[in-house]
Amino acid sequence: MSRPLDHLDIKILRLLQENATHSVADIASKVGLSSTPCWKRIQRLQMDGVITGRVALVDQEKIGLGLSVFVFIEAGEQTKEWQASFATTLRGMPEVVEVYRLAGDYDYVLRVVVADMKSFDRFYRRLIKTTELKNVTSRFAMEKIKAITALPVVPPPPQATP
Amino acid sequence: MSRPLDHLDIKILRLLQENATHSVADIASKVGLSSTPCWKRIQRLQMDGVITGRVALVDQEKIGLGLSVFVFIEAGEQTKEWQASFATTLRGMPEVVEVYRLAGDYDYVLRVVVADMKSFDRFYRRLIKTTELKNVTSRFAMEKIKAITALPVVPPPPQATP
DNA sequence: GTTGAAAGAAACCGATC
DNA sequence: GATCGGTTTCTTTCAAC
Repeated sequence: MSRPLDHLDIKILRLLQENATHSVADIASKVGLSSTPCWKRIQRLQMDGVITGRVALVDQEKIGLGLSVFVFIEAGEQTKEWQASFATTLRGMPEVVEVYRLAGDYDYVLRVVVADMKSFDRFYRRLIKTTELKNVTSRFAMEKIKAITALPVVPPPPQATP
Repeated sequence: MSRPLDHLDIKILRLLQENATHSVADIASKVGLSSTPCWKRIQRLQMDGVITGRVALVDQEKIGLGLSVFVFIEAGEQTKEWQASFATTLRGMPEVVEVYRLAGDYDYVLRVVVADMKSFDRFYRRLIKTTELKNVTSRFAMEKIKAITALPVVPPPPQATP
């Protein structure tokens, strides 16, 4: 990270995380800057990898993917190789949209997005066939209460100056 | 939904979900269409609410949010009112980026994004102070293996025509 | 940081085949 | 659906302050 974010960067990130269709001039006026420096800041945020991309979001229901399932998994083995191979497998499965390795009694959580129970069953069979797993528990989402892509950008805590 | 998605819509959605910075002309040539009809399809997908927005994605680590925590919750009460009030509370908390109501032994999963353990503790105290909860279990993410916003757009299964 | 300007690219939208 | 054309808006860059 080349430079810590200042207040203006934070404002820019908040706006772009909510809506990336605004023009640079729009954003500039909202953060209280003129277009040129605002454009340069956005460029820099992209070059620095703070902004990783711009994407369109799609309504899950509207494309027929009515079911979200959280799958909790205990690893088959506790080795680096097993972990790497499992990660590769999951990255190749498009219905798996989130995977975190956890501390605690489960090793992994997945969020899986499918059309219905039948599709999930097909996914599930494919998953357990591909990899040796010790335990798999699936919990079905009844309702999506909240799902945002905007992260809470906050100023970094003041550094102690020794 | 006014019209089912055809193969071209699906291709467009796949491209825009990966990268929304492509020009219409780009997308058009990739899906094998000319600009105008491609532009009209994108407009329609937006009007129909299939595309819900375009956002910038931000690197969680780069803005100092090093910790993701999954919080599992058993509801304090099983009433509509409790559910609604709990949902409102969570929607007002920016560090809570995902909330699903689940079937099974836990009623809710949250994904919470914070800078560190200290910040999480502050969040946790705020959460349990605000709402009466029967049980709260926090599981910490050690590693983000995968997190994509692109949903697996698939053609709808052929309808039975009776 | 600011303003202003200017080239090129895109979005937008109608008309026509 | 394709192609054309034209208006408008935005991006991007470069000056000068």
